Amino acid sequence: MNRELKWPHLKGLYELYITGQTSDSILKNAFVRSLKNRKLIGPKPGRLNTLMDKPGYKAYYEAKFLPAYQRYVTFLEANNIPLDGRQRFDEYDLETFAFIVERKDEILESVPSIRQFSSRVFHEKGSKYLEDHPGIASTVLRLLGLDSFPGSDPKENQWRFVIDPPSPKLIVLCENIANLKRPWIAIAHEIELWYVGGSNTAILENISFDKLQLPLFYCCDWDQDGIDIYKRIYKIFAEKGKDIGILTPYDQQAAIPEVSEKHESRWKEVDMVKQWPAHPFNAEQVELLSKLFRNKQWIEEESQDLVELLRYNELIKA
DNA sequence: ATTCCAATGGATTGGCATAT
DNA sequence: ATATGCCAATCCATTGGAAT
Repeated sequence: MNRELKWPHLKGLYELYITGQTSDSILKNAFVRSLKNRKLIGPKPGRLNTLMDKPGYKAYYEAKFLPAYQRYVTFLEANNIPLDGRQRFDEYDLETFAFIVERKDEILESVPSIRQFSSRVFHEKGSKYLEDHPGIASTVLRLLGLDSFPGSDPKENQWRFVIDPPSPKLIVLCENIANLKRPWIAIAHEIELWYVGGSNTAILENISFDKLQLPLFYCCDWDQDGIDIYKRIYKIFAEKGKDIGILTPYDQQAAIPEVSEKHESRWKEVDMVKQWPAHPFNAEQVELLSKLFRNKQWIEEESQDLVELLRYNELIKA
């Protein structure tokens, strides 16, 4: 799923598509190597350091890469970002750039510190990402038309990003920001999306009652952190007399080990259901929680397609 | 322990020389 | 003409040591 391709790789693959060869050194990337293993690309005979395309590459590229690459180029050109092969952003960053531009006005109303910005908008890469990658930070500043991020004022800026279609049928509150980066999907299905940064749930306490007329659901990682946040949110809304459900993952095969480089949320000593005796989970959810707990696994929010997820939970028609 | 900074290394670019 | 080779300039990420 995640190809982890940086701009030089994307550029090299495009050159391979257009000219049939490239001398860009892109083979260090595992995904590019997999294309070599699949004989879609290979070394050019007699040419050290040059790759050439093989039969099938063009069709493959057109199906898997060309539309995205064209979108990226259009976006970068429209925003005066050089298409220089020395840029180090990847596809995730590009998606995030587009999101930033879309939300520019909202962001400029109160620009948070670079740490907070990194942690909320580049959520999956962490709070230090922008500081550690000055090239990407300067691209973000360029997109926003700013010289620098405000100083690290500890005052918590509270954001609530909303994707709002004209006449929403239900509201989905997302733990992670991924779904809000593809607003057209939610808009097409008349779903209103909210993103409330990580554990920044306090902001929900001030939501007025008239926003709570629609059915409300929470979409999150199924891990200790995700369920903990759900518990907090559930309480906040319960005090307003409003129920919020949690979306059950449809692809439960997507469960992955709870310990990895990128993931640190482990289940506590006792089963979630015992941690939260008055829980609102249904039978399937209880069963899933105890299975994840037993197997020391979690399910990533992004592994579940939003539309499929809502179908599975019988919130939109199949 | 964390922050800062200069050196280092990996890689591309663009101009020019050279080979086919 | 066109492709390839070479190289200094440039950009970015990483590293390691000094400062706080």
